[in-house]
Amino acid sequence: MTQELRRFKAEIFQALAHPTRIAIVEALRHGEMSAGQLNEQLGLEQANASQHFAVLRSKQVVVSRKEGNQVFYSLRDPILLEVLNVLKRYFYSQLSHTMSMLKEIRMDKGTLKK
Amino acid sequence: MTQELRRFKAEIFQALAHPTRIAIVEALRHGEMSAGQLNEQLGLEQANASQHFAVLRSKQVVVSRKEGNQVFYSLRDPILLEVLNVLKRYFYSQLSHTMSMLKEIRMDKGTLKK
DNA sequence: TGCTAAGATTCGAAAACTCGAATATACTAT
DNA sequence: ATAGTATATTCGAGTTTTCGAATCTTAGCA
Repeated sequence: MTQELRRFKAEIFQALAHPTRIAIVEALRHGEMSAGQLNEQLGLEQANASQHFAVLRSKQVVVSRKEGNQVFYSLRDPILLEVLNVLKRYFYSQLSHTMSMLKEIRMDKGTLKK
Repeated sequence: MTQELRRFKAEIFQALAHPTRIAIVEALRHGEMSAGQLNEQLGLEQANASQHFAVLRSKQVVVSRKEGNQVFYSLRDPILLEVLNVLKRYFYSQLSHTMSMLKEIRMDKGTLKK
């Protein structure tokens, strides 16, 4: 089961392992949107976007609902937004880490120049 | 920048998008371990494991430290464990969702058979 | 019945990933 | 120096992803 759980997690990560798909998930943060709206807002090619939707659907990250001519997507479980938020924190902590490293390097250079 | 952030997130997800690498990260939950310990505990081939270590290193998920003959790995930032924990919750919520769906289906079949 | 708009699917090529086998590197001990 | 142990890297084959182009499919409308 723990093996199974890891496979499951890996699949979710896989589903999110593309900037475009992350953009889609983030765009759905506040509720459902139609495929067309997403394409326009994110500046995506129709076919390409549809392929990314398919990936997200197949991994159950989003669900779709048909209304007349169009298809509306929404997050299946908003808990995934938490994942993205944690990563944002991670990003900034990495960033500040990197920046303080850069600062140190600059300071070293400074002392050397003296 | 938001574009950059998405690329960054995608890279992290990519790094975690493999059951073996998830296993490695989880094994490092309680602190550093040598490559050999990891290989043994997780039952990995030496070369394959080393390749996965390289991926995790390149995406800055783990850091390594050399001590004599061996190399010790540890998580660069334990915040990533939170990501995995959130996903575990997600997994179980999906699971119970699926199971209640199955139950419904069984109930339908039951009524039909009657 | 045709026409159009919204999406999905299929196809082929290029790129990226994954694995085991072989080889290389770095230490340690003899 | 030589041998052995721990780990990394390279290589080649097989698989998967990604993309744009072209082609469906479906719903709404004249």
